[in-house]
This record gives sequence, structure tokens and C-alpha cells, in this order.
Amino acid sequence: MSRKKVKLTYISNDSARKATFKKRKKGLMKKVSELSTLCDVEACAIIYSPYDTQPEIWPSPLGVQRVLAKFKTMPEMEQSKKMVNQESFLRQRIEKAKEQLKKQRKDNREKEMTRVMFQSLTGKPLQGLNMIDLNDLGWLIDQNLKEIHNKIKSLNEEAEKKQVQLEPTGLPVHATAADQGIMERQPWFTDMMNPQEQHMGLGAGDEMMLPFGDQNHINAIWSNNAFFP
Amino acid sequence: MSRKKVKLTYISNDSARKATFKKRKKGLMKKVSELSTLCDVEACAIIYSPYDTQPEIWPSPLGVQRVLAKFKTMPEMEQSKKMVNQESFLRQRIEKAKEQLKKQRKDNREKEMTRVMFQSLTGKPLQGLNMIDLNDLGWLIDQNLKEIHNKIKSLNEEAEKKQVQLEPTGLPVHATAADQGIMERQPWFTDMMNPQEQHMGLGAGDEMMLPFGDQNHINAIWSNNAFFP
DNA sequence: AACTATTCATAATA
DNA sequence: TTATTATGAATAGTT
Repeated sequence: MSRKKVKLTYISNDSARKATFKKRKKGLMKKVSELSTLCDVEACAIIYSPYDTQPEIWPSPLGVQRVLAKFKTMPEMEQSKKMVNQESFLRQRIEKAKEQLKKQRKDNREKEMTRVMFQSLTGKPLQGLNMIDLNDLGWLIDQNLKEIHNKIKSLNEEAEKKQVQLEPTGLPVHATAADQGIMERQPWFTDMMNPQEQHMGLGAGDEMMLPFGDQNHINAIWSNNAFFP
Repeated sequence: MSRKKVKLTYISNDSARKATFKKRKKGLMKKVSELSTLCDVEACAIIYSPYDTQPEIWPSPLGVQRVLAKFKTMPEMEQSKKMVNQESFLRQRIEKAKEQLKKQRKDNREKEMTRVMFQSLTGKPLQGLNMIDLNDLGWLIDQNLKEIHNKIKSLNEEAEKKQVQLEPTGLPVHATAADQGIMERQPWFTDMMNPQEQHMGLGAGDEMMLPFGDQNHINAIWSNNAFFP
């Protein structure tokens, strides 16, 4: 049961390190073999370890020699060109981690504003929110109102159909007063918070674009993390 | 969505092969890097592909050179000793596949005998069963009877407790006639089918050891598979 | 070494 | 091509 994500650092425990080495070496050799088979490329791997006097190699001494010979004939400058070295590799990983962090922050932000919204609905006053928080909160409320409106609309349409079936000559059912109220209220928050922005219509597809930025304003603990400037 | 287990064979579709190559090369390099970091071993990998004029290497030209130099100083005979070559690698995979097959056959065998047992219970006569099938069937029935007996026993014990609580001076409830019958019947099948074997007691722990062999006698289609002699 | 819960890699797809 | 996601594979921790 791997409890935690493995820390990518030297394993100081001797037996654990040996066990991990054996497992991962096996897995690695399998991967090399598969890559070679699946894509028909020449490849080799050499691993020196303190557990064996001989290096572990793939695919065979001759195979290794062949690949090495090819490699040796290349000028050093050429060798460096397409190389994946440790630095660029780590750079890639950091980049990916940053991406994930960004996504996570967006998620956290949305969750946090949702919490604030519900607190507000239970009567708690909105305290300690800056302009950016209020803006995001407004956007979130607009989204929710929009959803509610759509729901009401579809319910009304359904009811109307049934009504028509039951009394073909009667008056159709119209949108309720509650629905109207929501319709009127929908734009005010956005307008107040974004006086400079052009107001977007209901069907403009803006529901796909969250306004939440990279930083969480409320949970400042994350915003000041020195590892992610 | 990887629908099926990947077939370990050359990918003929050009674009699919290239895509796979890129992904797997990246994954492989990551693995080498991790192994090196986690276990502090010297390792290198070189991959030639038709997609680049230069080979992809790890960890760096100098790192590769260093490992290669070490490798070259070794006599060829020594090099071959601890090697993982394609043949021994495939041998290992075949061995593992055989193990899995063995387990699966055992499972299948037990399921099949269970089916036969229930068919028999519905009145269908036992046809086409050889001595080995009958022996396994007997074992299976014994197991089930044993389970039933244990269940009855524990139920009786529970009932006895309640009985004592309700009428503290009354006679305790004993095992039922049905239970007795099961107890008497339990050993006969095994004894008949295994006249030479020593009969094992109820508590001897034999319930852990399935008698089902490597071959399925009923589904001969599997037994004759030429790939697994 | 064998076993699982879990993370990780990646085949298929959009 | 890159991005996404469901699934198979690898493996960390444990027995």
C-alpha cells in the first residue's frame, strides 16, 4: 500500500534502497525492451550498482557495443544537440508541477468563494473581502442565478406542455414571479463590480471561462509560497 | 482510454508508432533518472530513432561517456555474466505468464466443479466424470458440508445462549438431527475416493489447500494448448 | 518473496 | 499536434 507519493530523493535505508533498486531496475529493463519492440529502435541501457560487480545491461553485450560504437563516432558537439539531460528534464517536471498548481488554485478559489457565498446566504456578513474577492463572488453568484433561471425555464416549458395537453383552449403558463425577479437581479452584481467591462449576454458562452486567477486572495498562505513565484 | 492490454509487437501504424515512441521515451528517461536518484547508481541510456538524427541519451554526454568507459574496460566474458539479455528477459515473462495461467486454471477448475455440484443437486446425473473429477468434486462437497456444519454449530450455540437466558433451569439445546447427519456423511466421499490417503480431521487446516491440479480435465480445450506444455 | 492499495504511465480519443 | 481520460502497469509499504 503506497501511502504517500514517493519523494524523489536518495533512499537512505539500505534494505529499502536495495529492494527499490531491484524492482525499478526490472521495470526499467522491461520498458527499454518494450520500446525497442514496439517502435523498432536501437537502444541500450547500462546500470552499475553496488549490488553486482557487473553492470546490468540491455539488450546484450553485442547490442550495447553496437549502439555505443554508433554513439562514439559522433562528434561531441553533435552528441549534445538532442540530448535529454538532467537539467532540462527537471525543468520539464517543474513546469508540469506549476501547471497542476495553477489548476488546483483555480479549483480552490472557486470552492472558497462558494463557501463564502453560502455563508452569506445564512446571514453572515461579508467581511474581509477585497475588490477582487467581491468580483469573483459576483461572478459566481451570477453563474448560480443563471443555472437557477435555466432550470425554472425548462420546468415551466414542461409544465406548459402538460397544461396544453390538459386544457387545449386555456391560457399557457408564463414564467413565475420568482423567475422574473431573478432575471432582473442577474446583471446588477456584475455591472457594479465591473463598470468598465462590456456586459456579456446570457447566451454568450461566458460560462466556460472562470474569472479566478492564479492566486488565492483569501488563503494567502499559498500565495506567498516562495517556490512558486 | 486504453481499451485493451497492449500487444507487445511492432506498431505498424506510422503516426501511432511515433506517438507511442515519444511518450514511452519520455517515460523511460524519467525512470532512468529516478532510479539513479533514488538508489544513487551510475546508469545511462541511449536511444536511436528515425525521428531524430541524434540519439536521445541520459544523463548527459559526459555521463554517458563515463559509464561507457567503465563498460569498455571490462573483458567481454565478464560483461556477459550478470547481463539481462532479451532471451532471459523473455524467459522471465513466459515464466510469469505460466504462473498466472496456473492460478487461473485452478480458479476455473473450482468454478467448474461447483457448477457440476449444483447441477447434481438439481437431479442431473453425474456424467462423463473421471476419477480425478470425482475426487475433486468430493473434496468440494466436503468443504461445503464443513461450512454448513460450522454455520449450524454457531447458530446452535447462539440459540443455546438465548435458551439459557429464557429458561435458566431448562435443558440446553443440542445439535439438530440435520447437523448430525451432515457430520456422519462428511467423511464418506473423501474416504471412498482416497482409500490410500490418511483422513484429515476437521480442524487440521486442510481447507487452505485446494486439491485442484494444473490441468482442467473437463475443459480439455485448455489442457491441450500447445503453447503451455 | 508475495501481496494490495495507490500512484504512475500511457493507449485511445477528442 | 496537444490535451484529456479511462485503463493497464509499476511499485511503496507491508507481511
